[in-house]
Amino acid sequence: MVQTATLIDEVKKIFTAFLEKKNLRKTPERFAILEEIYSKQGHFDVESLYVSMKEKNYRVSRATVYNSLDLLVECDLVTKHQFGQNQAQYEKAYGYRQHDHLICTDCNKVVEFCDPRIQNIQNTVGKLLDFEVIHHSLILYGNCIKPDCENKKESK
Amino acid sequence: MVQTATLIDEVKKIFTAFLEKKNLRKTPERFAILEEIYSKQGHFDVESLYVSMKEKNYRVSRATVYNSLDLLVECDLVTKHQFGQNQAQYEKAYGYRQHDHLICTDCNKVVEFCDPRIQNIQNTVGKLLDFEVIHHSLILYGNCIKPDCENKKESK
DNA sequence: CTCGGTGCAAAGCTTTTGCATCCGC
DNA sequence: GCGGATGCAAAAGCTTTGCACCGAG
Repeated sequence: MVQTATLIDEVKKIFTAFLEKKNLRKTPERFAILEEIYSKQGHFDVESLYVSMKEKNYRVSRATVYNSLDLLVECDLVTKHQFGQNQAQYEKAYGYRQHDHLICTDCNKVVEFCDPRIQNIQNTVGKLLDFEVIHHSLILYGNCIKPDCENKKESK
Repeated sequence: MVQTATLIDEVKKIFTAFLEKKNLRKTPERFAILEEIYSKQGHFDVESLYVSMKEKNYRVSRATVYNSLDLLVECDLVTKHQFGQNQAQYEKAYGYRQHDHLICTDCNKVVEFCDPRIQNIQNTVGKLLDFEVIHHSLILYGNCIKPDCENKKESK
């Protein structure tokens, strides 16, 4: 990824347009949260996002984090997942390839994968049931079969 | 489904075997919960299961409901889903065709569908990433395109 | 200046846990 | 009778809400 700076600018522009369209205020908190998210790799939950902003001495409340995440999900800049039972997981969604998740039942590690055939399923099922399918969530659960798999060691 | 009685008997047998194998007690509560679940249609959450047992004047605690559900999930007689953010949804899993779910974003109605191609994806991805895939969860999100769709009316 | 957004803390909801009692084995 | 399982209620954990203050437009 060569143009990280450009990506963030692009994302900010999208968010700005979204806020204007919905007549919402462009508060510094909202953009700070957006920046923090796009500077991170992988999945994160509300608490870790909140903590990492606190560590940077940015004054935010959990309520604002939740509120901003909802907005970012609404304008498709962030995706929300419900992997475990509790604690939703989020990840940035823009400028990143569409993908699904494989979760190791031994250690709860999340691995990403792509398979274009899911698109076909989505189309077929939508047509069959008269639904316009907007997005999907596919999670595979399994365990690594390599005997030396690092997953065997760490256990959430 | 012609042999409902037989199905319940079969399921009880499986549960009994599971409990014996794990050296767990065959308590009346556990079997009452199993029966209640297999007498229901569609999805349910812990609270509605708890309430319907109370309504039948069966003395159970929420703790026991949670405990029993965990066991039933473990022996594959019940499936647990995390559709919304909170409140897990469950459904009976034995004697019922494997299927996935389409959720209407307008009314949160859950529709079931089958597509054998998911099996292929599971196999391919598992092989590719050296994982033995045990099960999966595919959820499509969309909205009904029929203008007279009943879903438009009711709104969760 | 307005009123939407924020921080903080309290409340809400689902799920888990502690403990005394109960009952399957 | 022993020790796992239950009922009850309290506690825990994530998320939402109420309210006074702040600051974007």
